[in-house]
Amino acid sequence: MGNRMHLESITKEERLERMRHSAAHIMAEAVCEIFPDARLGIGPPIDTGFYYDFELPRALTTEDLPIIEEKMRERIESNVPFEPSQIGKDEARERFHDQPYKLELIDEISDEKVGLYQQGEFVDLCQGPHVQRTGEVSDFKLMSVAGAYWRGDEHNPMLQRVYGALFDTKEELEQYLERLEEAHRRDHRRLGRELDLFSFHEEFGPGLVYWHPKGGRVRTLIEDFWRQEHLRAGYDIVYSPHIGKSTLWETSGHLDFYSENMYSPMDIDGQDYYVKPMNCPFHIQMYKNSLKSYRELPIRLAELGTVYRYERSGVLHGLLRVRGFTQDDAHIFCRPDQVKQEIERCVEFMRFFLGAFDFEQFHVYLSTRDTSGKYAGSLEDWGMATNVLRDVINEQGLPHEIDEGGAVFYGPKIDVKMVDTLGREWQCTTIQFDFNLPERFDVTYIGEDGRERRPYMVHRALLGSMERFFGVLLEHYAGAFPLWLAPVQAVVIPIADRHIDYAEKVGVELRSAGLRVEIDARGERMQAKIRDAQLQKVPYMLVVGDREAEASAAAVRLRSGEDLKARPMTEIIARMKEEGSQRV
RNA sequence: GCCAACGUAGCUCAGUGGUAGAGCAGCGGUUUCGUAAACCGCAGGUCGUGAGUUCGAAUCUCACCGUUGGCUCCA
Repeated sequence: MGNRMHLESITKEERLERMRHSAAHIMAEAVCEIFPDARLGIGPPIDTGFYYDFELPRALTTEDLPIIEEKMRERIESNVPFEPSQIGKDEARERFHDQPYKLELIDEISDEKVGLYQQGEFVDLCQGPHVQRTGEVSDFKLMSVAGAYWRGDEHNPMLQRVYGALFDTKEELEQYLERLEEAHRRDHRRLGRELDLFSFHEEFGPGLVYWHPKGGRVRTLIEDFWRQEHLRAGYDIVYSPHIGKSTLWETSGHLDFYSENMYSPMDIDGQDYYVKPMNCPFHIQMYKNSLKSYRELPIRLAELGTVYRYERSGVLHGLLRVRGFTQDDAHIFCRPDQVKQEIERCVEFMRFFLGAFDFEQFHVYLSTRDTSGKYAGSLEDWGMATNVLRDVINEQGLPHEIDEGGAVFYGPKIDVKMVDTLGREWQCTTIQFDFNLPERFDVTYIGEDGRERRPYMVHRALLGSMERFFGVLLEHYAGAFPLWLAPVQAVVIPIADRHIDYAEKVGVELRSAGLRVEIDARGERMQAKIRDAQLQKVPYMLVVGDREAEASAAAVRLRSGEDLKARPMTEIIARMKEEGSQRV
């Protein structure tokens, strides 16, 4: 195809993509040399390098990687050309007769001819493009082996995927490897332990979070902020039970379509009760508790609702994927003429929160109806809701991707995913229409004409869950929370034991100004106390010795390492109060 | 759930068939110090759990539990 275009006309990105793709082919060749019976899956470029999927007679281990790497380097060294060709599908089937996965791919190609690329003795089914010669492939590193289902479907056989990292230059590759190490340092699981924020106790239940005093303090600050802003935004804050009788979950449909995520029932007086995986059915009962007039809408019921969901053991991941979590949930019931404005308010509210926590990197997805599956509600409703969602994110200028057919069966939705240190995306915000539950629970309001109407119901979580949000936030700040969120805002450090009395006086002053303070009265040297406070990422270190006690002052050292020298206590308190009142 | 690796003291890790180790943290003592680790000592582990092989298992085998990285799924 376009593989013969002049080198100069290729952008840097295209060139890098070709190198990555070519490296995948070279890896396939190397693996085939070690395992002549290897069956090949696919081997595309990805944004940090490349991978290739294989079916092999034995499992690869990390010890195999250097051997494969060595063979790849030999091939790069030999600098043979990548030669494209086109052959008919029948001929291709003949050539790949012992490669079932390639045959499957050939069957799906609509053209009469299929593309091949050959380097040395190795031929792969491929559209290209590639670099011209193997020698053009820059330095790389094989990273890991992992299982991956053929075509991403768990009903298919699992292949072995080898991941490689590849960048333009050796320097960029090294930078990437350093970034990985940095990511490891700011991994929320590590920070959670080092900063004593939370823990897990696997022997007593995996995926269940224990929030320690300091983590609890930060969470409380986030929740207080959340409540205050929700009240201000016209939400009502509610609390619902943690369990409900099976009849509730039968009516809601959860026992039919969500049971694999629900825990086994408990027997109470001979009745089955389930721990809630969602808050919606409860909020609906609150709505339905009295007849609603069109004048009362919109009704916005918000709850920091703790839910429990069964997650398969292999997917648990620190705070980012747990089995018990607290959603910052809300259900909005509104009239048709209010839908647009309510969605606008949700999206604006979401942006307000993400802004307050200084998030700039997030990805917005609009999920539309799966045209092949079943769906609740009418096509008109789906069309209207999808348009509203699309219009709002367009009007607000939010870059987004469309996830065609990605919606759940009960309604279209907007999802916002945050990125962790390793670049993995985690869904936090979700704003979704629900055409199912209002129907099932027969949710209504009385319209102007005195007749019963069905309200629109929007389910939304802005932070997502406290656990996941906290995990992402922790990595985002690398543990160094801004002053308003810091669990300990200042540590007072007496230089010698004779300064402890004054240090406590300083502590009292700061506490009565509403600041969160600790006094480090251990029998350690000042240097050691500074180091420990620094490692705990405490924003303010207040060193007090003879001079400070004399002057009602403290020597201020900031987390940045900046030394502000001795300052009067009044000035320090004013400064900290001012800084703490600002978010971001 | 699936594939692979891993599981030794609170943490980070050494120990690959023959008497369980180090650093940090903890505790006790000495030191009272001016901006990122004072010094000395003590204590701490049925080596994830359970079977098996062996004269003998942290070490080899199997099963289970859990963690990590992926796959799939989701806040």
